[in-house]
Amino acid sequence: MPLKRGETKDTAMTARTQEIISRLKREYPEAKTELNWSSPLELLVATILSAQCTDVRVNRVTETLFRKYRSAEDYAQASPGELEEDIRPTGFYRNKAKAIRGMAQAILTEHGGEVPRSMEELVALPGVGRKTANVVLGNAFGVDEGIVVDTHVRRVAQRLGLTGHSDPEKIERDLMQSVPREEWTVFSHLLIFHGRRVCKARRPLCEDCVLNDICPSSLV
DNA sequence: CTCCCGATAT
DNA sequence: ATATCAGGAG
Repeated sequence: MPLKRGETKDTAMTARTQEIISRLKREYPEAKTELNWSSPLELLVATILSAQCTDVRVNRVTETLFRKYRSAEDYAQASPGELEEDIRPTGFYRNKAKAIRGMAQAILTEHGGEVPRSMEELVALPGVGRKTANVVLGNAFGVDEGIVVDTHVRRVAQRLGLTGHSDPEKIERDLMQSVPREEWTVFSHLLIFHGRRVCKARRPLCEDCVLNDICPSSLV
């Protein structure tokens, strides 16, 4: 996409990103989180469980988990071994169980049992980084505080040339500069949907990609 | 940087 | 057999 007269490189970048967003919205009008949840606490737990694990398997585990654990107090008081068994199929189950218990205890002692609504408070919770905090802020609280950079967003953003970095925080800063703030949350969902269905890690389906004519990595 | 870790797709 | 999956902590 050539620069127009008087157009800065920065606004050109935004225009290209807008074209990407426009096409992906047409392709995935239903794009949203595929984790099942019905409260901020449930989304927080599901997102912690989703590390290196498919959403389908997380949902399989939480279907029963959320019936058994209904409050931060339930997780905080859970026996460590029992909670580990309850989440085992999601992998990393010892780390995740410890994170969930520690997170729940911190929510009880420091936030009155309610999931906090700020980035600073969320990332201070055990097992919660920027990615998980952005998921909760964007989806449970409707706040566009940042952009979720997971394995799909990283891969798709790199292939599209939207960032030259591999560090998630640097990628997030690049994306926040070119994506309008009110689109931050939906942008993450669009890249994640596209990453799962077309721009896959192993064998990307470039011939079926609606962005292949504006993608520097296209194989078509 | 390494470690954590089970389940599924290729 | 091996890569990959809504990462985070040490």
